[in-house]
Amino acid sequence: MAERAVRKTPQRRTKAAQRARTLERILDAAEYLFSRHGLNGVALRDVAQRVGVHTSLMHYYFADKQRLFEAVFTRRAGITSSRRLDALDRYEREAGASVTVEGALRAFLDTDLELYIEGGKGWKNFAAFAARVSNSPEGAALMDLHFDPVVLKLIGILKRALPGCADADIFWGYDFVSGALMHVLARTGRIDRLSGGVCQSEDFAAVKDRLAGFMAAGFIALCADRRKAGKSRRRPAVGRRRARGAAAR
Amino acid sequence: MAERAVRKTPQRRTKAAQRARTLERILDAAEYLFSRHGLNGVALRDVAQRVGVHTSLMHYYFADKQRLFEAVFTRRAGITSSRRLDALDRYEREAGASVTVEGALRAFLDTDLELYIEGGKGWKNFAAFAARVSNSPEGAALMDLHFDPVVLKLIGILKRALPGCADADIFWGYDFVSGALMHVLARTGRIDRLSGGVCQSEDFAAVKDRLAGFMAAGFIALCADRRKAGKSRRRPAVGRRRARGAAAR
DNA sequence: ATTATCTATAGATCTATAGATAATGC
DNA sequence: ATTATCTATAGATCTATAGATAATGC
Repeated sequence: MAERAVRKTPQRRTKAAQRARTLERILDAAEYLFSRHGLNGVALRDVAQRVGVHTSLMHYYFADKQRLFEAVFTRRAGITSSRRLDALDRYEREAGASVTVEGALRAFLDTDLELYIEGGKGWKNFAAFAARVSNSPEGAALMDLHFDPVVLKLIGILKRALPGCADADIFWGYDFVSGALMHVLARTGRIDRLSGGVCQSEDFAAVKDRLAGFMAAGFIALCADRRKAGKSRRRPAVGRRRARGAAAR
Repeated sequence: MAERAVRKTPQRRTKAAQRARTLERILDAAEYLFSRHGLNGVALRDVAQRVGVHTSLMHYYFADKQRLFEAVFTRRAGITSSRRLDALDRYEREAGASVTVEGALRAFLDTDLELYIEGGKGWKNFAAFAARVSNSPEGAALMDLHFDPVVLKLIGILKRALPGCADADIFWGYDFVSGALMHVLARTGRIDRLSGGVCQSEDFAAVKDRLAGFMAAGFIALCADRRKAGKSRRRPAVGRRRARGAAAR
């Protein structure tokens, strides 16, 4: 019935190109499926079917399922990590001594959100994938491996913007920021239903308008409150540090 | 070798009691395992082994794995939900016309955190379980079903505490709060490593000291910022609402 | 007489490997 | 001559059900 010209893989290029193309398609399919069903909710056959190849090809390109999962994470994690490192560097250079909490958070958060806004479907899938990883214990090692450098850079700037603030407050503040960001990236649709359509999970631009400012105010209040409350709190005196020394540069 | 007195199930009580006891043990085991590996990372056999009974007993008590998963969620979700509803009610009654953002958030967040601090292992496992559910699309329906009433109650009070604040800002603010809380509840250990031991995932008391105040400042800044920035933002004029009307009460 | 638990097993699914086939590479 | 893809299949695992056994319930 079909004419002779019909081929399974139209226009095959060089082997290197073919390999690269198939790898990308496998990673895209895996990213999509893992983001929705998690590591164990996806069979290699599901990924293969989505790409339109045989399951055994998954093993040709990746040692096993765990490696495929990690490859999905690694592919984009490095990109967003270095983009944000660059943004933080640039901000530090521009702001000099007058760095602010909001400025640092904008470099960290908005740079990331822009990527998901402008990067197309693949990046949106990665966002949901990463969100899932971030709230699961198995994912912790992946987060550490790829994001520690950016996060520590951010925290360094936050410390300069909040002289005299206890380290614990800054780290906990970061944990709140990270949790909020990751939850937004998950796009579960819950906020859409809760708000009766006033907010939309997919609307990262709306998040970008609000997240950094919101969190910056949180940090500032936290450090102020804690300094005020200082001695009367439940934390034993041992835990309190002389904030003075750390204030300078 | 063993004396005759050794029994598999020591001191069997009434059937109703035995049933209740086994049900609890199954739910505990499932809660623990699901919180760490997710729905698809756990086999019914794993749960049965942990309890020390045969796999087929899982099907005797629960129709299938999905139902077991839901039962784990349902068992405690109702309790924390109504505890927080009560706390919000009480706060509303006490504060009257002078409700504050921080007051409302303390009733909502601290009441929850206290439960995990004082409730023992089971509640801590549930916390991690819920955190996992909250960042996954499959979990959205469970979150909606059990938590919509408390959340809408909280949002009602926040609106009164922030007269003139756009609904979208309040809902997004809630999304940030929820994300931060859930991330904390996941206790992945990442903050421990990032901070070099200064913070500990397990230390919910430290979170309780900080979270509500942090988030309250975020809300207040968000609403103030957005009113200021109002017309120049990317959101088309249609989206802006006359805030006045909603202020009164 | 009812119900909690166990034994046995069917059927489905899933990962992974060995080896065949059909392209590209020089 | 190498490599991308497919066929075939082993072995493991997993869910779910039917039916047996051993307790409690009156």
